[in-house]
Amino acid sequence: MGIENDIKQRKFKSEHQKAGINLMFTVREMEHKHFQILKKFGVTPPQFNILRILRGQYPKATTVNDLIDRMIDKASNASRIVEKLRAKAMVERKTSELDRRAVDVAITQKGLELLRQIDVIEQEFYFGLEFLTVEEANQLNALLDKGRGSEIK
Amino acid sequence: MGIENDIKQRKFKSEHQKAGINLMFTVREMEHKHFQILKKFGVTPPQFNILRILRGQYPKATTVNDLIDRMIDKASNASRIVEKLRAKAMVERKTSELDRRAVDVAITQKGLELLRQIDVIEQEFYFGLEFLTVEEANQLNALLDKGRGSEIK
DNA sequence: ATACATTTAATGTTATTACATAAATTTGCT
DNA sequence: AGCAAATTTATGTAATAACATTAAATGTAT
Repeated sequence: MGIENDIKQRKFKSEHQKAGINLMFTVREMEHKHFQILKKFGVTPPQFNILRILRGQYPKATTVNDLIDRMIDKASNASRIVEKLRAKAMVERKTSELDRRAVDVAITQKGLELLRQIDVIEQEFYFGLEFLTVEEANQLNALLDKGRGSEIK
Repeated sequence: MGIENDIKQRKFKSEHQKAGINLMFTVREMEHKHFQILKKFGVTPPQFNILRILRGQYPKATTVNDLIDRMIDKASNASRIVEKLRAKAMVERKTSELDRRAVDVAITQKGLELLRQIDVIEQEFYFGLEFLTVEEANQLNALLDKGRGSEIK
């Protein structure tokens, strides 16, 4: 019986409220599973998020500010997360030459190798949505985009 | 262009991966807005979650264990969250008479009053999903339940 | 050129979370 | 009854997050 069963709540005030709670609950479970996977590789979800952004730009570098912009959770501590990754030699960091306030961050070969390993696992993980068909995942994306009001164009 | 624009990523490995990231991103935004609302009333999201569960049982009490079961995030620190609420006189706590290991938690009048105030705001908030019609919110619920593999029956 | 506002990143502080462990009680087995 | 296992809650600790503040560099207006 879906979310009603999962959190043992029978009645919701509206379909929107139910969807809101359903979203939170689903994401909590998803993140928990994801966290367990990443832990084996010694990275936290925000660290992983940053590595993925950096791979998307590779071999170009990305400033800390751009990272914050693109992160799933707009972390106020991007600096510290980058520092953690640097300590593990997953990224390199140097002050930008064009703007000496800015810091350029780039993923290293070691970082890329880590992501390749995690890719394999995630292929099977399906982000915890294994019960959805591709078509349904597509519908879900459309609804989420619309829910946030950013569906257009 | 939806999530691609929001996190400025062009390509995803699969519709499932895209849905996973889309979910995380949507919930982050939703929770952030929700957090801002709750903050004005002096409660955190987990505290609010517990108060709502307790209201659902009112006037019966609920054990800490039951709370953990029903919480959106299965917090390992339910005890401490309850203690925070008790310090604010939102809940009462006493050891169960049937099982002296267990602790019965019940919402107080003050807690109920707080929830009533927040209800009003949430009515308008729509859990951050204001762009969805009721029918779409319903579809979203069905997809989420199925995604978690708990849609049946 | 100078002064002031803005941008960018780092850091200090406090609260919260995850995880492991402890303590008290109950349950089940013989 | 007696003893080990399981259950329920609380707590210690380390990592992380939110938020405010600081410091350095750049942009802008006069």
